[in-house]
Amino acid sequence: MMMRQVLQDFSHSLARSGCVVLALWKFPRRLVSPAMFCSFGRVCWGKGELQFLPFDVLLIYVLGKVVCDRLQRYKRGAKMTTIHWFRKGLRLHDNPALQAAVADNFELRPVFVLDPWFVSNARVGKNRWRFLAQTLNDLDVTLKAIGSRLYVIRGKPEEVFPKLFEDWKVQKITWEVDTEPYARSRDEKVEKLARECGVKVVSLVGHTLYNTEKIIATNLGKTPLTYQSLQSLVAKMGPPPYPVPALSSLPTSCIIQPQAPSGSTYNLPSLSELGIDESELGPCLYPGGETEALARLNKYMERKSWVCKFEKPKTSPNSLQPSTTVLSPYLKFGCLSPRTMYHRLIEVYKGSNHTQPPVSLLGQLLWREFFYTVGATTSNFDQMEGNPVCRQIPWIRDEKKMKAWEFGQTGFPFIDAIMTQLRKEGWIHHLARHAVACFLTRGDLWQPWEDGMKVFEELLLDADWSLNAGNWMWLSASAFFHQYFRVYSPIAFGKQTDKHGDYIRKYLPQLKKFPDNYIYEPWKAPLSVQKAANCIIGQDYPRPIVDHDIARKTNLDRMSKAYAAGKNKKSSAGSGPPAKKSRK
DNA sequence: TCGAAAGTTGCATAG
DNA sequence: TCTATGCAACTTTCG
Repeated sequence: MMMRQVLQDFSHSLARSGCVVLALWKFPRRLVSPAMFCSFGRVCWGKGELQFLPFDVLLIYVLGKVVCDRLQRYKRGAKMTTIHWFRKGLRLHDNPALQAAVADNFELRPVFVLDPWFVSNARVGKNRWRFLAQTLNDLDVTLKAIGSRLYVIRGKPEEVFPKLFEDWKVQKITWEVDTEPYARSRDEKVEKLARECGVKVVSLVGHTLYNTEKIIATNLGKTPLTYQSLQSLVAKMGPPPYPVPALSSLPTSCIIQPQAPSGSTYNLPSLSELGIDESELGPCLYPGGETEALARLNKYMERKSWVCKFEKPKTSPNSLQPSTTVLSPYLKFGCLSPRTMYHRLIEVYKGSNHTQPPVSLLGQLLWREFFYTVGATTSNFDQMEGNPVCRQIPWIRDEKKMKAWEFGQTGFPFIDAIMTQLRKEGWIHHLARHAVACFLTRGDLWQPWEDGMKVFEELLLDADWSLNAGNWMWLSASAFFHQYFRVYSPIAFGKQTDKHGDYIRKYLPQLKKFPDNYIYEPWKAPLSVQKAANCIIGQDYPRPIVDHDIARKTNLDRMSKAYAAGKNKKSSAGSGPPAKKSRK
């Protein structure tokens, strides 16, 4: 009994130090054969249990367990296998988890799981499915170039992995950390299953500049709620890690021979398998994949002066060609590493005067980091209710208004043109998102920001959970931004950068022939002008859904009341500063 | 603890 | 065409 106690204590202490724990008395035969034990010399075997095991031999046994296990497998002719599970992080450059996958020289199985949850629960529109399919294809091509391939598995991760672990005799699985709620619960399940199957799990940060947990720890456990506070935190932490080298070749031991034949069940998904009718797709302006992402990054980084002078608020929301980089979809899927982009920007900036965050290009990466950090640590971040950072505002759902906005039928050409571009092309400029989000919520239609967020989630190529929810709260003055009296005008705002309305003419061709002075407000045009433009308002194009001036005033009043109610609630709850007296 | 300062990017108008 | 200012007054952060 005493020996057993010693063994138990020893194995517990090993467990605490992170070593593999062996339940010796439960299944010694399965782990190592008696013959192999004997090769250590001094171990006695009896009645299915270990007996009289000297301490030093135990130590040798424990430390040598992995070696024994491998030896046994090699004797059987089986090889060691590692799965790298691609989810986001769909790239070979700067992929710490993928590097970790090849570190042990085991056979590598790069896997992507086509999870039915995303088909039924996530709102993924046609354009984003296409982007993903292209990205997977690109990944497969680049993996093939180094002697591997992508294995696409259909099914729920928690169901497919135990089978894969068994079929492929997997020792290790690696993946990139994902902080979104669904990903977290999914990964917890898979991690538990892996441990039960004796598979080692390695998850590493690669999707954000920093480990969001470290940012929170630097802020003494609190979530930063302003961009500036995030900026001072990351200033304390120093620059983000340098990108790890791209996986440009595979060690021979990682290459599986023979390769699974093409036409196998692991094939890439076709568009029709994803439920996409190709004939319904518009032209592909932003093809998915790491190759395109790096080419795009290079193209922009070559424009040194443009990069150094970049100020986001000065770029145009309604230019005919994007006035910004459109790297966001590539960052969203991890075709591009934010750390690679960060350090490339630092290189370009070197020795030159350049703009600063928040408006600079580097500042845009910090915005992404800000919303990822808040999103990772705030409960119900994508909802109003139960969300501690979100102001409770009594939005009034109106399906007609919502549909009009969603399908570009509000009667405000600037808003409708933006929504048309979004639906067709999957990308709109950041300030265009501001204009339509403000219009839908506090500006004009008084619809809940969550509903707008869902439409963006479906239609945007770069729909990114944290950024989408965070920005919708921002624009609706529900969190982060509080100057609700600053309302974007659906008429005046677009004129600043496109006074002739070329953008409107491109996306709403029915208004093409309106003269410049009516293009933003066609309902004001005399009937003769409408007839000459071959477009009668109320017939060929809708009348405005609201009177902007009246809606704005009504909504300002509603916002003011919602803010006051929030303040009262806070002060009566005894938290936060006491309510100030109204200055009115 | 509390007051002051600051906060990615508004609009309309006057000069 | 560009810039300054009033509008009305929010929240978070910082010292």
